[in-house]
Amino acid sequence: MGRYLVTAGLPYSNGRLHVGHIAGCYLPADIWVRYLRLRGEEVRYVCGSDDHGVAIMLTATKEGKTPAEVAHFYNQQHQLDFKGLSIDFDVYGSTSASKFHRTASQHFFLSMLEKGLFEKRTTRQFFDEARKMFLPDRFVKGDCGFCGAVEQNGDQCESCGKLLDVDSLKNVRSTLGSEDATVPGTAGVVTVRETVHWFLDLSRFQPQVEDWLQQAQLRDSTRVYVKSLVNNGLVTRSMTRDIEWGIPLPIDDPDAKGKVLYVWFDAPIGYISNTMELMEREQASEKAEGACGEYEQWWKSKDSKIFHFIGEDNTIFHCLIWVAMLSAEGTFSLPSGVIVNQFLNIQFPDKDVEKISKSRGSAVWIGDYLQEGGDPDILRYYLTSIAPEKARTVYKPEDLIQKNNADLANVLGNFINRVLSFNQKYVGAIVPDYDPKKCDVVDHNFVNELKRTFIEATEALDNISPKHALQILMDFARSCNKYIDDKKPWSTRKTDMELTKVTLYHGIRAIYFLTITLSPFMPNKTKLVAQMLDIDLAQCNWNSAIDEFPVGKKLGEPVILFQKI
RNA sequence: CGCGGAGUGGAGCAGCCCGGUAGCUCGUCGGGCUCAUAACCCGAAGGUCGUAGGUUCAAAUCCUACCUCCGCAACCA
Repeated sequence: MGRYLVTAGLPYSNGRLHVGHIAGCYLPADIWVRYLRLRGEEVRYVCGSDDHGVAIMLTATKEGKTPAEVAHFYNQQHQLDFKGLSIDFDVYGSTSASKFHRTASQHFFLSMLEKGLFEKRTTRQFFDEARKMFLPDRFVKGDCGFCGAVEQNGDQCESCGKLLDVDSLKNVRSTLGSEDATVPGTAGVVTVRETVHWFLDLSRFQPQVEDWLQQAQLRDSTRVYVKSLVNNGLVTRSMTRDIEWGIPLPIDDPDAKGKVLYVWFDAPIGYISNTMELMEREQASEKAEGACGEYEQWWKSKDSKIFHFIGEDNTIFHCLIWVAMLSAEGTFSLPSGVIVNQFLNIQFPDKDVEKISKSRGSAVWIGDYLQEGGDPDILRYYLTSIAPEKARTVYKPEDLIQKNNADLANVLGNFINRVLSFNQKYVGAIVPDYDPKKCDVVDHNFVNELKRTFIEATEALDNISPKHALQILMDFARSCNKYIDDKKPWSTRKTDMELTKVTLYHGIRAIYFLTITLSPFMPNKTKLVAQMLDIDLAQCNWNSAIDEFPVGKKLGEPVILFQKI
């Protein structure tokens, strides 16, 4: 038995969740956690909101709220969305509301400061005179100083490809608008000001990162990508920012006044502070069996494995900066794996494939899906079947309907229904007591295929590819229908009821197998099937999926599992 | 020469590492069956595996060049 701490990238609490977020990390992590639990592993699934940063501050200003209010609002919203999709975290914290997070983050900063890893440097940055704040690149526009192209973003010229900075971007203005300019007549005016920040030279950690890359469980594309970053030379990055909303620098230094930790410095520490919160709660309730008590046993023990599930945009922060931070602090374990999924694009009927974008309204929001009565398991199934594990994939609303009807209703639902209702009608509400001597080669082959499916699905999940595992299981469900067709119980029942019982028994055994193996993917639907089989899924484990199903066992009432849409 | 990914029947993908008569799902067409959510099963049509060379008895699979599409390039969560 192993101990696994699984995390999913902390959602930024500045907007609703859409299908891309879910497909990217929360769902695959949830499936993997459920799988590990079925295998009897001790697991904690940790998440929470990432509340700091400029964007939330701006939203707060715009909506006349405090940043904490904005963060809290979305934190709650997200929790409802996750719950609606049966994505069950053991803890869902908040980097701004947590009572552990500030201390934990400051500890990391201080530890690194003591080791002399930070370098205080004066830099020049764009400053919005109207709002009296420093501006990140993305909030300024101007002309390219190299080729003269106008209306370029602050980071790079789209025309000549050169990287832009405070010196090479001309005629700069703020993109933040001017409606709330605090100083009259300064709307959009951007100047360059000097400011002091604490810089971390990531190249110091190159050996640790390279070492980690060798051992960590990563997708090939992730390893190659990070490797290329390392080969190109790791850079020095500022770990502090000039805003008020965030974790204040824990040092007595006039330069530190009004500065906070860079959100990407404090966000991953949220995994730790949320674990602390979870442990405190478990100790208080004392109910959690196998509770490890202290967060150290998850974060500092060799027996514990840590896996981060993230979207592709988080790769640098988890595979470089976070690994560097953990190496620098020195007492925490490095992640055993970082599972990166790509983005999900979207395509509405008669439109082109496009990126999910809230500004253009091209998104499917989880809140809307649930409110319209969308079934969580159907979305889970669809998103897993198109999971962007190796490359970006496309979400198509009509495709979801199509897969529901073709895969879930026609293949899986129909198989379960035809077997159970037939059995109910001609055998009764029990598992038929069959004569093993009556088994023929078709039956044997069928059982072999079931076992082979189990081995392959297990392998796919061990490789953290829920998509592949689901495909293997659904292929087996197709074989199940073929098996029934080959055995023709409707015909044998007129001539030899004993043969019919053999068929029905194997059909029911296959349903049992699929119930357990599909439960990580569709926890709600499989619970229904479990009722039809009159079993308690909570008592089942992964390996028992290939066990024989007890003959003579009583069964529940068959019901329709998947309605066509 | 910044880095990387992708180009396989109408659609979406697997296969490529470890060369050996091209596979899966959906869709289309024809047939069969009838237990089941008018479902299911079988069969057929449809691809010279981006282009051009090379290595080899043999290449989607290895090598070279090129074309097209997409993403990334950290101070943007």
